[in-house]
Amino acid sequence: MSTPDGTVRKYCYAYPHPAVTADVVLFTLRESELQLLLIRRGGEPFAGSWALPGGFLEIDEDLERCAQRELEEETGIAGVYLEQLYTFGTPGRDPRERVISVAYYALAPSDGLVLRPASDAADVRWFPIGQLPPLAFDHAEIIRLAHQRLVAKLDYSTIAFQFLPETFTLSQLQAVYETLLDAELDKRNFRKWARALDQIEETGELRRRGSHRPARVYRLKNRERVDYLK
Amino acid sequence: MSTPDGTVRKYCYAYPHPAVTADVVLFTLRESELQLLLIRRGGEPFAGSWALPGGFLEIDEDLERCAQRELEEETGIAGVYLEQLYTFGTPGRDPRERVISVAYYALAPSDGLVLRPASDAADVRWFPIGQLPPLAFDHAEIIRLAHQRLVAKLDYSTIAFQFLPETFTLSQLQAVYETLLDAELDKRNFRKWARALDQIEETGELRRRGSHRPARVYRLKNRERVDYLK
DNA sequence: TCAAAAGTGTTTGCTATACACCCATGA
DNA sequence: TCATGGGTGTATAGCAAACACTTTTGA
Repeated sequence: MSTPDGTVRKYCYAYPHPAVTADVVLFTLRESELQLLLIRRGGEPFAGSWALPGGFLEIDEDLERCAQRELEEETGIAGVYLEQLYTFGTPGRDPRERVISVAYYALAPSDGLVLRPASDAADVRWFPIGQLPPLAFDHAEIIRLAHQRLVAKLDYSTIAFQFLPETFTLSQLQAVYETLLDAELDKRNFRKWARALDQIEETGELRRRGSHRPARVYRLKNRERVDYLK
Repeated sequence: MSTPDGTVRKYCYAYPHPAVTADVVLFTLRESELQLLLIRRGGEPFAGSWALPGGFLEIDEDLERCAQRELEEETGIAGVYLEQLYTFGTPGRDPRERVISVAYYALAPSDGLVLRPASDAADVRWFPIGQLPPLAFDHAEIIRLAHQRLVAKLDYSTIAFQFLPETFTLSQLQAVYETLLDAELDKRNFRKWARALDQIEETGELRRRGSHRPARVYRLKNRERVDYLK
């Protein structure tokens, strides 16, 4: 059984099956802005458009594993915090065939990320969330929902810590919240709040950066976890 | 192209495709308990086991529409509040083939629900959440997550109102929260809080039930919506 | 007249906010 | 010595929790 383009269609079912993909909205903070990673599509459909990293689920692969793999294959980034967002399946969202897309969102500290564009992605770039290019498929909607979820989770979880490296200062932490909330926060109140969370501990070190008093260095008590706040 | 059981496999793809289903956790409050709807499976696998209502996505059907359709076909219940929960896709969760299940949860007022078991569901029944039978597939896990989500949303949304009929008294509303939170609430504080939400309005009617002072009747300002609270 | 649920305010404690100055360093 | 960001406490307002009695009805 084959098709006009010569592809062999050897996986057959009694009922039609949709394709399943995993797509990833990877956020980071760069240049005091919330940014996210897009790839420029090499092939049709939407060739030349920007899109979320993602791709088809392999038949024996876990969904989250697929999201991680596609992210790594297309951008070279691995080991970031990843959470399922929502599943998009409106008929017609992909012109080729029925595609169910399980969307994930991911958070990463900006430093130490090295982009390595893969062969099937013509280009990989960070975009500020306020200056996104036109996007393929329904990816603009996926990004909207991911951003909304991220902001909502700031209130009641430790998700924001995922933007920070292993050790950080309270000023860095405050800058993360200020960027994400797009608001200025009072330094004393912020520090009181941050310490009351019982989520961070001092490393004992001091960090010297520039000609001013050195900053105390903190670390998250349990990295690898996102906790709920009271 | 056919199989040992004689099924014709006429839908063919160049790469293997998983099947996609929608499953529904339908909650209601009955007899002062949180209960959910299960069907007894007629066919293999897990024949005779209890399971969530749900079934395979049709190729041109929206995901949420599929959840509604399967719920109605298997239980006769339609028009309830429905929200996507999570997508489950661990390989091996269905012994027949790879199945990606998009889980939904639904909430309904108990009164006015009439169960109409369909032909392919041997039986349909409500179960208290604390007394569930052994379940097919990974449905126990789906239910755990749905319950967790429901309780979490009580805090910051008007989701609990979906358990109430169109008009209700404040005592009924309080009973809903007390059941879901499994805690007693102070009557005066609860009423102060409920009115401050700015989500309900008096109908002007009084409801007489039994030999005591009649209760004022309220209605949700915008039914069909679940709002976020401040 | 009694039982049963509906209805109603005030006090208290806690959490969130507003606000300004000194400290330690490198250049 | 000066510019820079790091670091600290107190007073006030707003929200949440505790708490007990009166009202209206049907039987």
